[in-house]
Amino acid sequence: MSKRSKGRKPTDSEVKILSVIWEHGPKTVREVYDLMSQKETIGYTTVLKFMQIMTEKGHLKRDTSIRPQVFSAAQPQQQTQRVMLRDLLDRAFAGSAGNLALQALSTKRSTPEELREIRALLDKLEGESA
Amino acid sequence: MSKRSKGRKPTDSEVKILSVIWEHGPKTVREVYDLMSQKETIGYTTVLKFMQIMTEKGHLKRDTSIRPQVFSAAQPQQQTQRVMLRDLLDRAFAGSAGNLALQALSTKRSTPEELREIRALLDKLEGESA
DNA sequence: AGAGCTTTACGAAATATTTCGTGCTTTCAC
DNA sequence: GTGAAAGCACGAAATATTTCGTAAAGCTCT
Repeated sequence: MSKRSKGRKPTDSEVKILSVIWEHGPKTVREVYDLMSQKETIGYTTVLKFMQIMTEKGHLKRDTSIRPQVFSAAQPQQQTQRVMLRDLLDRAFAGSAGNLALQALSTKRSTPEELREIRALLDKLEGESA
Repeated sequence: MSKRSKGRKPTDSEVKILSVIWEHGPKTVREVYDLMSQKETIGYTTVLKFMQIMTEKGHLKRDTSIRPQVFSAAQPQQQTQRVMLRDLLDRAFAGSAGNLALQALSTKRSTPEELREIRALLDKLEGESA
């Protein structure tokens, strides 16, 4: 490891595992494996290894006091999403969050609820700059 | 290559090169190298190699008829951004574009111009669903 | 034409990521 | 307590990405 991997954005495979835990809450390796197997072919020890590596890297933390160890996200979901978003923003959108948001919204349908939230945020942002 | 790399999202390093070309237009290896050197330490042949690989993968195209060959983006900037955005959306935001947009906007400051565009888009989107 | 600089191709080392096998340890049911 | 099943650690192969050295090819100037 040239650069300390702490705080670094998770790899693609790591995000897949984080997603499972974000959606379903803290889980054992077996449980994560079962959930992932439904969507793709993957070995049990592969999932295990990832979760071990992710624990080393600080993406997950685990409770070793109970027997099938339970893993949970070491960082809040939003924080990790923010890291990834910032990375994409800087690398591919020249830092223009507005442009990124615009493309995200036009690509995929959002719920009225989300649209309302965004509108509220826009009001707040414009209020500040005024 | 297990899966055909065509249409696949570019790697981190590849995006750095694409960004230069998106910002400055078609460029020779030397020009891309000069621009990148200002921001980071990287070898000339490293840049060259990337651009060759990217040409194979279909991310770049080049004009071999002129002497210092000129490389340009093989796909429209927006299309590539869309691929990357979609990837992040599916992997880390459970497909919720609204949530992603929300976080993008709250993380980083946007220009009034962009905010206006987003508002206009929201109007259009809400108009459709009504 | 050819010396010298630039450009290009190619191969391969260095590094990072993904994947899984093997075997030790723990737990559970008897 | 003991044996089977599950959990866990470890190492390492397979693959992908990043990096650059070396040398061949092309261009320019004289």
